[in-house]
Amino acid sequence: MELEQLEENIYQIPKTGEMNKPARIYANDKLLKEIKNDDTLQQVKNMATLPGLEKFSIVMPDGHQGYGFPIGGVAAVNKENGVISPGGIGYDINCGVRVLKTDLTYEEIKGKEQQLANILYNKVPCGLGKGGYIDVDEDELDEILDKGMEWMLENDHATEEDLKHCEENGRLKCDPNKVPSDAKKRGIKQVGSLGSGNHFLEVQRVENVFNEEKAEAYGLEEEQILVMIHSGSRGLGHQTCTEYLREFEKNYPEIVENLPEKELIYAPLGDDLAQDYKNAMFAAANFAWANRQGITQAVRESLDTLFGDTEAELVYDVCHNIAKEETHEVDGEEKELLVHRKGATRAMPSGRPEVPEAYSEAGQPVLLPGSMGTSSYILSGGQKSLELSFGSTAHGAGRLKSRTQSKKDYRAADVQRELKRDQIFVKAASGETIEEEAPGSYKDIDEVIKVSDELGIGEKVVQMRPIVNVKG
DNA sequence: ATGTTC
Repeated sequence: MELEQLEENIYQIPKTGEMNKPARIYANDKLLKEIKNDDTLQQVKNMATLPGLEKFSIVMPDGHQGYGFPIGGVAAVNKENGVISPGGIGYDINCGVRVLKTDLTYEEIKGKEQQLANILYNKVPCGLGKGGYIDVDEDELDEILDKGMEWMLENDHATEEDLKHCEENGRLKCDPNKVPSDAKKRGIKQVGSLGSGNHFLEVQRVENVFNEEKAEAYGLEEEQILVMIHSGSRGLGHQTCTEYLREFEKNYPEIVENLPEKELIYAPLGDDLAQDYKNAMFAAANFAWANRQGITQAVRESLDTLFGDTEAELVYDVCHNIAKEETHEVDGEEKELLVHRKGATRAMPSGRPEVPEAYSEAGQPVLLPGSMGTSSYILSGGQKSLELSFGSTAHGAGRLKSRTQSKKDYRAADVQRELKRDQIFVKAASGETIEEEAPGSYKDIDEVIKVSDELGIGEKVVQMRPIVNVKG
């Protein structure tokens, strides 16, 4: 495949054939080599054929092959002749990350790691089919789909400060009636549940501060204990995606036929089906925010139980699987766009309306988890992200090996023992998950962060080190 | 990612 280097960390596949625009890869040599190991480049090239695409299709430094779009894919389309593609959002609608800052220091939890792992594991429903922390009936679920975090606030599961520190204040305007009934059936018992796979709950310690000013704005300092939550819309989002994919395929046979790959299926934004999916997707996003809020409440209860009266305030909550309506400058003109981010995190710099008031100077916190054996980072949205990536950066380390390969290469007990040697305590519902998520299955997060920072799309603020990791 | 191959 033809690939030209434009400048450091920026590669481009020129526009040829069916492509509407060029395709871009943001990576350094090491990550690019890994990206070349699967179909990611072909997929980012396929993305460039989307109708209404603006500027270029993009894959982030943590990119790897996915369903239709690669994970790490960003595609912005205009409202006039653009499309919406479920493969550009992902099965786990509003899969995302939130970080809580506590008033605890590492000194205070040292020696109690195992206890902490146990209590979190017992309090937060982990794995598949374990129920939710918050019980809701059908009417309440409909309200959650409509109001997201606002419902949590009204029902004493959230504070006003929580809402202020959440992307979109935890609510996107939508029509919850567009969520399939089978999706609701799955979601009703999953409000406040972690799930499985790469989802986790991690107690971390702030190890390095790179930008004192921004760290202070985010309320972070060295040795402070943070809690990172990575989860999404569970079975509800999955079912929603599945059913709309089926509808899209049924309704657009002529589109399917002309696609470079069937999984790239989309609907023209002007069509009712596109709007129905958008409404359902936004409702699932609201559900995911309520879900992460439910987990937050379980974490707060766990910390209070073990350490007495503690504070655990939301720093930020940001999704990395969603399409958003945003205004961006293209060729000197402000345009209304739909920005697909699939395994890519919004990273808005100061001055943008999306940035919460508390962070208007520092820019939006960007939360990037590493693997369970490596660092995670908090970045700030960089000015260059508007020019290079429609206000986006990577979403984490990114997989290096498939789940199947990982299960062949690792034994759960060995992984767990090695991590414990590094003072990282892992508690999981299933050994298979530990194997799938072994640190060796992931790319080097430090390299991903380096590319983001050097490009100026997301800039380093703090680095965290894992202490306790709880997963499905 | 997922009541993990409705």
